[in-house]
Amino acid sequence: MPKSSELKATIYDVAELAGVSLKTVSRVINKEPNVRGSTRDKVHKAIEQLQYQPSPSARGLAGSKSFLIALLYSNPSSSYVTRAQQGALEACGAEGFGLLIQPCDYQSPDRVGELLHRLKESRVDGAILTPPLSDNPQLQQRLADENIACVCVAPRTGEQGGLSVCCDDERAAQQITEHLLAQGHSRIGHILGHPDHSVSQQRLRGYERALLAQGFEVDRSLIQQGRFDFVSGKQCAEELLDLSQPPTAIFASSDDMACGALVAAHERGLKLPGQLSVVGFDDSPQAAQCWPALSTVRQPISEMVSSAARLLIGELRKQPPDDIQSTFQCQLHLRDSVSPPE
Amino acid sequence: MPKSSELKATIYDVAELAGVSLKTVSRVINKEPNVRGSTRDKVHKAIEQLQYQPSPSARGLAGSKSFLIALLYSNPSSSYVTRAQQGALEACGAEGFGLLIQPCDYQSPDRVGELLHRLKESRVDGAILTPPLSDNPQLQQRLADENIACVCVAPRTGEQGGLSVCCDDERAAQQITEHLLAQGHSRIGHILGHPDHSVSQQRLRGYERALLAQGFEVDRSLIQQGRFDFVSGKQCAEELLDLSQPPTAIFASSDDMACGALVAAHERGLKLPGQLSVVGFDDSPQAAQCWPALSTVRQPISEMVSSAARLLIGELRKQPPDDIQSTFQCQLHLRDSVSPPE
DNA sequence: TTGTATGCGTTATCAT
DNA sequence: ATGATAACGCATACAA
Repeated sequence: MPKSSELKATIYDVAELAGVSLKTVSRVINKEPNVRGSTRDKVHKAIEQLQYQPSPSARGLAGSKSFLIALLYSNPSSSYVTRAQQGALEACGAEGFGLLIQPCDYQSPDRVGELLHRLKESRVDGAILTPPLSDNPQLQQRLADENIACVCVAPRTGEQGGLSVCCDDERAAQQITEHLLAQGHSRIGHILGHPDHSVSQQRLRGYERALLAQGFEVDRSLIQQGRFDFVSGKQCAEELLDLSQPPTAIFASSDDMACGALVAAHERGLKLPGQLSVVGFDDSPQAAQCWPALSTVRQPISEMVSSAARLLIGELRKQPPDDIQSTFQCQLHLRDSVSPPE
Repeated sequence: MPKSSELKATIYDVAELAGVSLKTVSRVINKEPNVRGSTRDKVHKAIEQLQYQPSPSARGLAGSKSFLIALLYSNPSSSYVTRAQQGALEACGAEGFGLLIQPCDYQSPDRVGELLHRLKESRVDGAILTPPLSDNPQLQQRLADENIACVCVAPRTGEQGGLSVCCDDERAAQQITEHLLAQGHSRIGHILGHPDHSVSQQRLRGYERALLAQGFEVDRSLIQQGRFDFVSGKQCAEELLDLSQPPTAIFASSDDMACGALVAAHERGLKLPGQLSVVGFDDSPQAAQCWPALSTVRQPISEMVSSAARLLIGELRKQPPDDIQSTFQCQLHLRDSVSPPE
């Protein structure tokens, strides 16, 4: 029974057991070059034998790095958050970094100071910004001022300087609108996401492009301003259904809002999807659990954030990045909430 | 514009500016006794002026503590996870600790070794165990072996030695069953949670006690074994609805399963809640977003975990705990999924 | 390719 | 009540 009551092995112990100097051990730990294969093996053996694990505190102190990165988010969707965390953890685990999670309220500018205080306090080496925080240039500037590296997970705007990973929201929005069109819908309503989130505009553009490409006009009365949440989605859907010529299908910019539309339709006794088709965006858990199950779009959030974390860590290690920016593709998940209009 | 290009202030700088010794500053920072009030003030002033923040690395190295605690979970519900994180973060922020999140698979016993490796690697001082990990005595033993303090967030079993916070699931389950009874239901089905989670048994007991207290028998054919997730809930509901004498109401041990029951009923064209009343447990986001909106039970997860974290940190500071164990109350959230049977 | 000396910013030990 | 000094475990020049 290996009761770990013995004191932690240090780099000295390893050096002694391997019969080399402290510095050599340090070299193999940090994968520096200029170490003979045979000595490298000796050291590895000693590390194994002693179950040696370098002390983060000592490394941090000596190297003035913390090997910590922060994941910043301001997103009401818990499934989005956990998927992002999953990606970040995966990368951090593989790269030997620790992850600090940092929820924050993107709206209160006075709190950006508070946020920075926390980040400085924990001495993180870098930060991952997820939407809508990645839309905030001021925050990025402040981070730069504090010498905290950062990477953005953001919709593709095409004009970003720093590290970022993107997702082609516009294209996905266009595709799912085309799906509605292909089923024979021509009056398609759209419920916008929160006005402060740049993705909302991207998804609107996709919607518009799909219509235009098929020769349809964009009818502004079919477009309602939502805020990504269930309640706003329900309200907007009610507005649309109250129209003298209501749409036969609705594309909501989030699943939460799409659920709201579903409920609004149910409450009016509409047959779904026959009398109203609905599609969402996010592939949240409720998309699969509502009735009828929602057709929606899935972003590879975990992969995006994982990739972002690796980009960031590479930067921290001063490795030249392969690509300063990479783009991921969304995927349509077609379920039961769409049919041809009756 | 305070560009933080100047080097970080150290404890030396503070000592010099305050005109005291390094050790005295240390005392003030760590709230040790034996410091005159006036000198304490001087030091605080200097800290303020220099915007001094102690280095976690240096503190960790010198004191062989990391001021980090881990939040361990193995829970498929992202809303549960984020609520738990919220509570943990709140406490850690207030107490000056860092939080490392640690998802894990409770089923694979070989991975408990892997988990411990990660915890040792990050040198956490303690860990918070959430259900179902808090049901695993082996894990707790291993943590103790590694000298990692721990606190459990668990259902009330009444016979726990260590630190823990509990929630009275049984009582809440009884209450929501009583709610169904009060509406006139007598044939009430129950969908059990995952068999490995001790809460499942607690909630079953609450269900049984409510029936027994009103003079009803517990009909085993009305009890189905679920696994907390949507799919199992739907399957179990189908079994129940296939009965020659189907129940007029279903109490599912989770909202995910309750949603499954809702969908099963919708698919059969049942009128809800008229022909089938359904209640869940958790107050997950979908509870409010499905149709009809679910009546359910809300645990104060954030508060429980926050309290657990404070308990743990107190232990790490060797403060005598006020109570080694505290119990929280659940709350019923009544919505639209219950009516008298038609 | 390998080793030596020094310092990182704090806590802990022992004084005074 | 306060202070001097030695760890803590590692990285980083700089040598050899």
